[in-house]
Amino acid sequence: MNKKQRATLADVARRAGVSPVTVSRAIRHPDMVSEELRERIDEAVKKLNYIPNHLASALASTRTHIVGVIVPSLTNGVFDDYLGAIQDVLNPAGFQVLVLNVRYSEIEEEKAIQTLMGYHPEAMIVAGVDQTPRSLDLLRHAGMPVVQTMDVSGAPIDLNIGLDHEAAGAAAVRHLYELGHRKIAHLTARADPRARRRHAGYQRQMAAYGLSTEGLVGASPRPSDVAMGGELLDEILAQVPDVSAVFTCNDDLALGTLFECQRRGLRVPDDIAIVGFNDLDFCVAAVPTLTSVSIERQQMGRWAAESILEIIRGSGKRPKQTRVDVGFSIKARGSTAATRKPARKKG
Amino acid sequence: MNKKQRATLADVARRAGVSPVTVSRAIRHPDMVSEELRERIDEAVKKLNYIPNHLASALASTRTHIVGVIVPSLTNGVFDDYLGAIQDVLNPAGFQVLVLNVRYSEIEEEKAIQTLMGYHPEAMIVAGVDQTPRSLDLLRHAGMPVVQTMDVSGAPIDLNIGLDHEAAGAAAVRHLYELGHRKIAHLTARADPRARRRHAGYQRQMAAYGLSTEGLVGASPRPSDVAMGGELLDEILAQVPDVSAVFTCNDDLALGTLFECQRRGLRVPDDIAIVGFNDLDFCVAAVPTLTSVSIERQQMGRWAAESILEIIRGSGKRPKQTRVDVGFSIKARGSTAATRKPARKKG
DNA sequence: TTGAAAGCGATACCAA
DNA sequence: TTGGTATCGCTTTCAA
Repeated sequence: MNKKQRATLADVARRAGVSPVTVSRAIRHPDMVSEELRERIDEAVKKLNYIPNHLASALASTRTHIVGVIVPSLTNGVFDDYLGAIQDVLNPAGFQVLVLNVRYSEIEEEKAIQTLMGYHPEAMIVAGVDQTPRSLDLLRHAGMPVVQTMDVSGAPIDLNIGLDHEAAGAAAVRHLYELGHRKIAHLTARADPRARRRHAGYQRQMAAYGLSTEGLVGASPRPSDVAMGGELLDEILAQVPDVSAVFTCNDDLALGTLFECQRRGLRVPDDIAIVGFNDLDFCVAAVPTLTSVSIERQQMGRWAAESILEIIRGSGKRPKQTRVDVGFSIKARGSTAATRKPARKKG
Repeated sequence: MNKKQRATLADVARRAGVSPVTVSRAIRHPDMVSEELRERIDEAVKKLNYIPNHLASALASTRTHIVGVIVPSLTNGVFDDYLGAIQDVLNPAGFQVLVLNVRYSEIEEEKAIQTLMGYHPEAMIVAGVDQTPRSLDLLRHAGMPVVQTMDVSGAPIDLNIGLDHEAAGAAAVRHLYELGHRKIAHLTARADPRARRRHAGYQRQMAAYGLSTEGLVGASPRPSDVAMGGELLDEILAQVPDVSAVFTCNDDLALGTLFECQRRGLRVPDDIAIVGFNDLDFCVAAVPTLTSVSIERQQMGRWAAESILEIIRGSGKRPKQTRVDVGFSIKARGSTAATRKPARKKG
């Protein structure tokens, strides 16, 4: 704990009987140093347990090899896949990914952006396109590549890859409509901007079909969990007992809905059909298997990371493509299978 | 992207017509600077969009205000709660938490420790006590507080908070045994050291009861997911059709087991009882609700963070307590309810 | 209350 | 291939 505990470059140099610069080289470009010195230096490094001070090196070289990533949550599997993809690209390229979880809070996000910028990352990846004006301002003048992911609404700051959540919400409704459902409910937890867009898509599509959504929307201000799916379904059933299908803003709520149906003895999909969002791993394991809207989390992460590398390596040159809509796909499974009459359900 | 894009302390100083030191003070100890200067400086900071360079400040002050945290996974909710607790303590205290996910890989962990140390954190929090010899060596000579969490086996490096996974595994078996179960299976995915200890506890307790585990252990080398729970149960059922209870190494497998039972028309708990591990949110929502071993994730995170603060603020003085066993508790729920005859099940 | 000078630990650039 | 020197942006003495 006392001062001067860790060995520095100078310590290594002294012990190896060479100059600090040479040690620096031996570590970063071993082939620029004669074998003899390299060996002596390696030995000194080992003996002294030398670990380069990243802060000093970053300061001197103005290359931090840091990429800042802001995620709104780590609770569900969504951002895990996404982060994994980012790291799989960036780490081998010598970059360190600095992840900050802002828990769906705009204020935390603002602070996180400032904090990250204090580390002088070489690029930033943020989720969504709904940053506060202050955040947008910071990012715009950050002087580095910025990738917004997960959503493609509006005008991007810089690079952008995502999908149209409004369209995804509408598509979920369409899927159910085409199976004969008319009383289609929507369940949504503490709604982030993307969940709100899915909700908007639901509303639009229902309206397009001339269907009322009265009493069919269950919303909670709390962050979602599985149990909430059941609670929200309860609310809907109290108002619209003959609801025939449920589209949830995420898979946790879908799972909770499924359980609540089991609890009440409602058959899925015969009495109630369910469509989730994200296509997490349990969807294919559930009984019945859960229909869900699948999104390209890994692809978004990979593309963001690869684009950043391209820009950094091309010394700032923009890639050909700066905006990608990766779309989505509905994985139709048991929870929306057309088991019987494809018309009205439940009596 | 060009050089000299971001404003520096000197830029602010120039614009405010004061010396750099004064700006530094105005930012860190506003009350040490006269109001007039403070205002001028604040204005310059705003105008120039100045964000302090954390690397430079850390280098100069030898205080990084960074705490490094290594987690083995982000896939499930376990480490989310844990990290949340750590941040809730450390962030308000002015520390930045640097999280590295090593995906249950010892090699990645070794690299992560080195990477983290390159940033000169003021403390480190690592999950588990099973680091490689090289990792242990690095941590031991890191010259900073190190907290090992999640497990209490063996001799800790420094501070330690966790639970006895072997005991937890044994307790799960005991719980089932006391409900009358004798053919108790254990399902385990790619086993991290703690899961292996739970497995060992299972074996020990089964042996203590004089019960054979032949054909009752389902293991997979792959990382766990919900579907795997079903696959592993299949394997067990093929060998021991009259298995009456299943203890899984985590809740994902428990959920998969539950689904597989539903699929096969096996009643839970009447035909097969289930005990999971971690007590994730879906346990209370499932039908039937899932019995699970609950662990104090948040408490572990909080204690780790608070102990670190205590040490740092006490300039290195060790706290009274350096080792805590937070224990565990079995949340008995529907999946192990004694619904009928508390003796043998299934025929 | 304010400022000048030295230094944190490394790298870049230019010489040798 | 090796080394000297200035410098990165900030903080820490110590003086004024």
